[in-house]
Amino acid sequence: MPPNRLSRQESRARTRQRLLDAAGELFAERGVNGTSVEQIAEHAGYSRGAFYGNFTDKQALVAELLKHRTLREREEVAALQRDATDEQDVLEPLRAWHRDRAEHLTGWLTLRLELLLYALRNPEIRPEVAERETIAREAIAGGVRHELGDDAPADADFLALILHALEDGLLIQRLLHPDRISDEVVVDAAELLLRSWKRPG
Amino acid sequence: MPPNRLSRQESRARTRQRLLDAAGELFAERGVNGTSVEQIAEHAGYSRGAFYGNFTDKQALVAELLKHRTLREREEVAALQRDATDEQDVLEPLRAWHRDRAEHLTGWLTLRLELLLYALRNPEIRPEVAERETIAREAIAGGVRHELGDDAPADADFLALILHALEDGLLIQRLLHPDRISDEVVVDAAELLLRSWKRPG
DNA sequence: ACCGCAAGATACGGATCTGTATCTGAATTC
DNA sequence: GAATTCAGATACAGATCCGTATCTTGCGGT
Repeated sequence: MPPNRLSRQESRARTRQRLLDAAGELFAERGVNGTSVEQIAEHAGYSRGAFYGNFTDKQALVAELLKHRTLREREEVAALQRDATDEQDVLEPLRAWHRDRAEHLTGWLTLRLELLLYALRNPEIRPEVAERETIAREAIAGGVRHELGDDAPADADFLALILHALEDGLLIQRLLHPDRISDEVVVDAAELLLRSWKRPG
Repeated sequence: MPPNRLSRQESRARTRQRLLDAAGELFAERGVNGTSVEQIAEHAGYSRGAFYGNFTDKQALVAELLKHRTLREREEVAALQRDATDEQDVLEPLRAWHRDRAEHLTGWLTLRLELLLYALRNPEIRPEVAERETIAREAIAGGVRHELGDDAPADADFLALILHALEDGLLIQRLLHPDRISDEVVVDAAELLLRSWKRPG
């Protein structure tokens, strides 16, 4: 079997992935409901037949897309956790992560909100997203415990919830006021909060 | 002119308002793009003709809806500001506000996010939403200055940004984990932050 | 009381979307 | 290398949606 020629399985997997990627981009731009199956297929370089050969439905594709993103986020969280324990500054990996994300922030956050709304409206998908959030929150809680020890002003889980929730909120505000709010708001805010929690209040 | 009978202007204004209300509910449930003009008209108790007699477009209705919500939010912010200066506990009005909102929180936040996404994608509308956020943030900044005085760990505007952003983020998390997160998270978190900022860190 | 006019309903043409059913070419099997 | 099978393209029918154009009904002026 020649390695430059694609096998049938490989070809199928490749178009599946291309369809998923194309869908993600279009969802960020025009929303899930604002994107037709035809547009997804065309933007991926295929026809609608290819789509229905790989997914039963647009709903099915969204579920698959959500699952993929959950996996990737899980990996990213693990990587951040790993890096954070190595460095002396816990926030430096987070800062790097936001630097990388800054360029495509609009598309990224838009897609995130779009999928969030989709999950809130579809009970069978909501647990998937909720679990993803839990993972991130628990990782943050670990970091908080590591940083603050016992002299924290409240339960570490609660503090982690605050830090985690802050990210979404701040990024939303950043998209609304791109000029007034810096790329590093999230990390700056986290740093401030951790600092003000360190000394017993 | 009999007062129980509606004048022509009144009738028109009433259907306009009913269309706006119906649209708001449906947008929260199925999203802006997921709602057809026909569904809006029907849910308001009219036909599509009534819709196109009052709005040129669905886009026009969304803009109008956004404007209405901006006005109402401006009033609510003003009321909160007024109440907060009267009471001894600054956070009590906010707590009351969240208690009232708790019942319809899902619909309210869903519609908020939906309109936010819509605004992010339509440059001509985005400033409207951005301004609304600015108003709320400035009000919070005033409260922060009043509470903390000069011994704040950072610029009052920055602290206000954090508090403001936190609200969205926490409400999102609350919708994802309705059982784990209390109705009063937002106020509890705000209270914690203010307390930890009060003593110089 | 009557007439003009506006609010809202109904009717229609055109476009778009969805899902399936059928077709074609390339990959796999024998 | 011929037969089979499968990935993907094309064709088609049904549904939905949009926007306009044309009624119908009841208010407002005289």
